[in-house]
This record gives sequence, structure tokens and C-alpha cells, in this order.
Amino acid sequence: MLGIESALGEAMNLKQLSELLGLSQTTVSRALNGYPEVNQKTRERVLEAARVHNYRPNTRAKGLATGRSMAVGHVIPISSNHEMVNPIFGDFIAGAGETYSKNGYDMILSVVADRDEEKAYRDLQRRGTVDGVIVHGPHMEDFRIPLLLDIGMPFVVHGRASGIEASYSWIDVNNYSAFSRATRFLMDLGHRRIALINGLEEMDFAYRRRKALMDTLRERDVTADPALMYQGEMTEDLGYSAVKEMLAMEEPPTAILISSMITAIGARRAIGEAGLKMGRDISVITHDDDLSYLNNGNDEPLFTATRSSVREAGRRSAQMLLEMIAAADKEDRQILMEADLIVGRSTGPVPDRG
Amino acid sequence: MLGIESALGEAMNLKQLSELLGLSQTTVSRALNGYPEVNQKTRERVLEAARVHNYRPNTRAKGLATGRSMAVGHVIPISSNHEMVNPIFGDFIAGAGETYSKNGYDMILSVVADRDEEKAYRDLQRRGTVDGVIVHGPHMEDFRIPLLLDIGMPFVVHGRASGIEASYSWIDVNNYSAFSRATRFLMDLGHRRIALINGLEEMDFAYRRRKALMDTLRERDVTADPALMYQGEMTEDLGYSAVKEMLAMEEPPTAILISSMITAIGARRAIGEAGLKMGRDISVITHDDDLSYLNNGNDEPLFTATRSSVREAGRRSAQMLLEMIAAADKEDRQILMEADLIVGRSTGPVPDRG
DNA sequence: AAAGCTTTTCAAAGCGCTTTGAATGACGGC
DNA sequence: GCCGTCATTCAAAGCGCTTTGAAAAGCTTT
Repeated sequence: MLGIESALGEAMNLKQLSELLGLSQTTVSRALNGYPEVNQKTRERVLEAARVHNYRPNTRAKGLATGRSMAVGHVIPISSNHEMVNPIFGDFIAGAGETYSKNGYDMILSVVADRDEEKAYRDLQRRGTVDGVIVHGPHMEDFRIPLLLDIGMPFVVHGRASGIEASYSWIDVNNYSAFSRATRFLMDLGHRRIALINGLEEMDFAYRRRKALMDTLRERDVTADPALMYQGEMTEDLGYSAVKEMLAMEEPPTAILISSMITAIGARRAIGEAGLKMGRDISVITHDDDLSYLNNGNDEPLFTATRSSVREAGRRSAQMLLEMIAAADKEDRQILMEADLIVGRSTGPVPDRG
Repeated sequence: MLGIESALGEAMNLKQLSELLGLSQTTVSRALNGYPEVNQKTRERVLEAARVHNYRPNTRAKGLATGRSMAVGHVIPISSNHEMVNPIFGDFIAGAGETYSKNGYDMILSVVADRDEEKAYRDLQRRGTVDGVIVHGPHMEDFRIPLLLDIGMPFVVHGRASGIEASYSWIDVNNYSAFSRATRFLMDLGHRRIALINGLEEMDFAYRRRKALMDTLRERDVTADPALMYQGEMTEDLGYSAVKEMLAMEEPPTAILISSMITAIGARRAIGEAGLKMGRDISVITHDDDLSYLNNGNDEPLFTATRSSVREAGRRSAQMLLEMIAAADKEDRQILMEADLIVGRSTGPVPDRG
């Protein structure tokens, strides 16, 4: 009977399994969960039976009994006006998800209108749906950090939030050092008029990148031109429009720093349309998140780029969070990843202005 | 005391709430869930108290009691060799997630190595983690469809699987009609040598698109050249390499059909590098999933494209699945969405060969 | 005022698991 | 042969909810 049921895919439960084995639920549960007070022979019988009948403990019942959900939440805000989905989201999630699977955790995605974001976190906590969350795309002084500290939910931020004093766990790319290196690289090639096409200014990473550019220019006594600073959602179109506009200026920039590969592709389009050639007529350095579907050329990189795998960041954030959940200590953890500066064909010395 | 606790964000449970109100858990539960056998006054008191104390029922306990998880699963296979994350994934998920949130469902993402995919579905079912699943990117004769029918888990396929007889629920773009219209459009402009840069050949959508092209060519007595048929993961690089190769042929194609915007961008790059101009020297039509970060130009579309919003498909698949879960009837549902053929600047009449 | 309804409320069982505290059996030492 | 010890096993309580079946309260009707 039970055999037939299991063949039909009906889920077998602990009670049935223990009756089948002539053991108590206690013993079976302990054998399955690796507790020591079980006879070796018994344990083997139990494990074998569980395997044969393809037993999997009911997630909800287990969670209810243990008080843990074995799940991690990711809240994805969709802003009501521009409805943008971050292009790096897929790769980050893939990295994180990989880690969760390996560790027997589920990943819960909550897609909410941005005005409902606070409610979403509170709900996740009150309903006991998750044991912790990952915070995406922090703004400066991001409200989610004090919120999560307040409600006492373990979390890891992918990025940091300037202006927040409190200590918390994060993993971030060293955006400052990446963009100052990129700037120095361009300046060493003689560039002085360097434009920036950045993410939205409230984003923390955008702030750091911009600051890196400004500081580095100033270090070498160059005054930044505010007219060359663009920012917006990192779409292909932003890159195109910004560059088109720049190239129409009286004194166009000789180099451009760009915050995302997608945007750099738009920039490339505008440069091509203007009949110019990247690396010869104008230099471009982009940040490259190493997305799986957007390789930066195959042999020699197309773009000179500051590169850092967002997928790897996903893996490591998840790892960090799981450690925090497991650990007794309430220590915060921080990881700062350095980006590589990859030299490609999109940069070169300042052309002679004729 | 309870007040302080709730202020601190400690989750209040049904027992505490009912004691606070001097009512039984039964009555409180019924009042909250809208059952009729509750006095109007009582119901109001209960709802008010729940609001004030920010009560949310524990997901796991509720699920355990009702036998439903109020969650939907998405299994994302990561293939061991090429580790590709589909670029359309983010937008689809955003669409689906929106629908789930509105309906009080959670979304569970399971990222697994492709060889563990069957196990992932079985686990989801046996552990009772989800009430249904969405199947992504079906192959021809996709094994997941018989599997899910077998284990009796409600599901909706985003796409279809040629070669499967059984009835099941799906939502798909009419790839065949989209690509035959695109082909006819090109042929009307005089094109006869039409190349195809398609997704992996085992993918069902790729099969239909290719068939549409072949059939349409044959209808007008044109023989397709197998040398012009490319396929692979839809990366930027695929488009670039394929077009570069084509343009080096003795008799290059005069038009190209491409299965994805990302790949079309690669194609554009190769075309630009060769010093050619899209729409004048060579025509390109791409499929455009209307991704939020990849707008096809802003005023006049850059590419002539078969367009269909993958985000909308996400919303509708989720809607369909939730209806199936709620419905008593076990009817299958099918939705075939027609793609728009949007005319942009990438197509034009066959150039005179000189 | 008792009987019969209807409306409203409640106590308790049950969902499938873990875990506490107790019971059982085996074993060696005296 | 009895006792303490250790290794195993078990019954039962509990996690926070829903839901069944019964009880209580409020109204009509006779």
C-alpha cells in the first residue's frame, strides 16, 4: 500500500515511515538528522528506507517545529514610475541561489512596489517566512538598514550605504579604488576632459564612483566639468543619449567612464554613429559585472573595464548570510572585493585635436 | 507588556492576540479570515486589534494547518558547462512576482545544476514547499512536462514543447507567425538570402522560429542555405561572431533574422566594424522581449523587431497558475500571444550588388 | 414559560515535524 | 544476584494555525 502510494508520488510522512520501520517517530527523526543517540544499525535501516521511499520532511512542519524557515528572502522593489529591473539581478540571484541550494535553503523573492518595501520586510519577519534577507542596491543612508537592525532580522547588504553609522554586514566591490584607478589610467594617457555616465545619484555605488573620479582629477589639479556628469537608470539608451549629447558639445570629452556594460553598449552605438572609433578618437572605460550573457569580447576585451563578477558577489553574500544565521555570535562581517582593471581596445592616448 | 513586545517587533501570535481580546483563537481566526459566523462588532474589534498590533499569521503554521503553501516555485537550471543565466529571466520574474505579491503568494526560486533538475521538482513536491510551478524555457519533448503530470503538481509552461502529446497549460508567443511575418517582410523588400541567428536548437522556440523561416522561404520557392543558419546561447558574442563570419562569405546574406536583442547588438557591432550600415547595406530583424533595460531606441525603433513583452508573459503565467491552483476543475489553459512586428531603421530594400 | 431556531462562541483535535523527559535493555562490577 | 551506568528507544508535548463538533446565548413561537 505504502509502496504504491510512494510510487504514485504521494508524499510519505514521518509517521508512515516510522510505522513501516516499526520505530518511533523520535528515533527515525533522530536517525535522519544525524543525532548521535541512535544505534548504527538502526540508523542505516532508517536511511535506507528513507532513500527507497524517497522521504523528504515537510518543510512547513519542520520549520514550525524548529522555529526556523530554512529560507532566505530577497526583496526586489519595482519603482512605480520607471518599472526597471536591474540587469545584474539575474546573475546575482543565480550566484546566491547556487549557495542556498547547496546548503538546503530556499530562496524567496518578493517583488513589491517600492512604496511597499518596508511593509514587505516587516511581513517577512512577522510571518516568519525567512531566516534572513539580502539587501540589494543600497542607496545612501538607506532606510532598510536601520529598519532591519530594528526588527532584528539577520541581513547582508550587497553594497554599502554611505552616511549610515551603525555597523552591519555587507559585501561590496571597491568602487572607489576601481574608478580612481580607471581615472588615473586615462589621465596617464593624457586625458583631462573625462565624462562620467553613472547610475542614479542616490545609489551608493554611483556616489562612490563619482567621488573617485572627482578626487582623482583634483589630485592632479584638473577641474571636473559638471556638464560631463550624467546619471540615470543604467539602460542602453542612457549611454546612447548621453554620448550623443556630449559629442555635440563645443568641447567634447576625450574619455568617458561608464558604470555599466549595457550603458557602454549604448555609448558605443552613439560613437559609431558619429563615425568615431573607440580607443582612437575617444576612450571609454566601463564597469563590467561579468554577466553571463554579456561577455566583453572573446579574445581581446572590447572595452577596457573595471571588472568584478556580480555572480561571485551573489555566492559570497549568500554564504555570509548563512554563516550569520548559523552562528551564535552576532558579529558583523564585511567583504570588500577589488575589481580588476582589464585593458581592452576602447582606450588609447588623447588624439591630437585638429 | 504585549504592547512593548509588539513595539519591539516581536511577532505576536494568534494565542496572544485572542487572549488580549478575551476571545477564543477560533473566533479570532474566523474573524480574520472572513468567515460569516462572526458577529459584526466582534469582527471589527478583531480586525482593529490585528491592525494595531500588526499581527500577521505565521506562514508555516498556516500552511501546515491548511495543507497549502501559498507559494509558487520557479526552478532555474544552471548548466554545468556554460553557466548561462537567461537575460530575459529578470523581467519575466518581475512580472510573475508582481502577480504573486498581489495575491498573497510567495515566490520560491530554486537554482540547481541541470542534472539535478528532476530531483528539484520532486523535492519541491514531496516537501510540500509550493502549490505549483512555472516551467521556463521548454525544450522539444521536454522531460519536465511528463514529470510534473506524473507527480500531479500544477504547472504552467512559459513556452510549449513540440513533440509532447499530453495536454497541459502553457502561455507562449506565437513564434511561428512572428517569424514568418518577419520573413515575408524581408522578402517583400526583395531579400532572398536570409540568415538566422537562433537560440540553441533544442529549445522549442528556436525550432518554431527556424521552421517559420524555412517554410516561408519555401512557400516562395527560395531554398534556404544551411550555411546561414546559426544557433547558440543568445549572447552578444554569438551575434558578433556569426555576423563577422557571414560577412566574410563569398555571398553574404542581405538580411538576418535574430532571436534576441542582446544577440542583435552583437550583430550590430560586427556590421559597424565592417563599415556597413544596417537598413541600407544589410537588413536585420530581431525578436525583442521588451526588456526594461534594453529599450529598442527611444523615438523611432532602432531595430525592426518582432516584439512581445516577456514581463507581461510573466504576469499572465502567474495569473494562470494561481487560477489553476484555486480552481476545482482540472482544466488546462492555453494562451497564445501574438508578437507585434515593429518597423524600425534596421531594414530596407536589398541593395544593388555592385 | 418551555421549546425550537438561529446566531455566536468555544474547546479540542489535527497538520507533520522536533525535542524533552522518561523508560527500557544490556552490561560490567561488586 | 543486585545495582549503577550507558546506550537505545519511546510517548507525549509543543510549534501556531485551521476546523470540527459542541455549547452557549439570543430570539421567536406556541
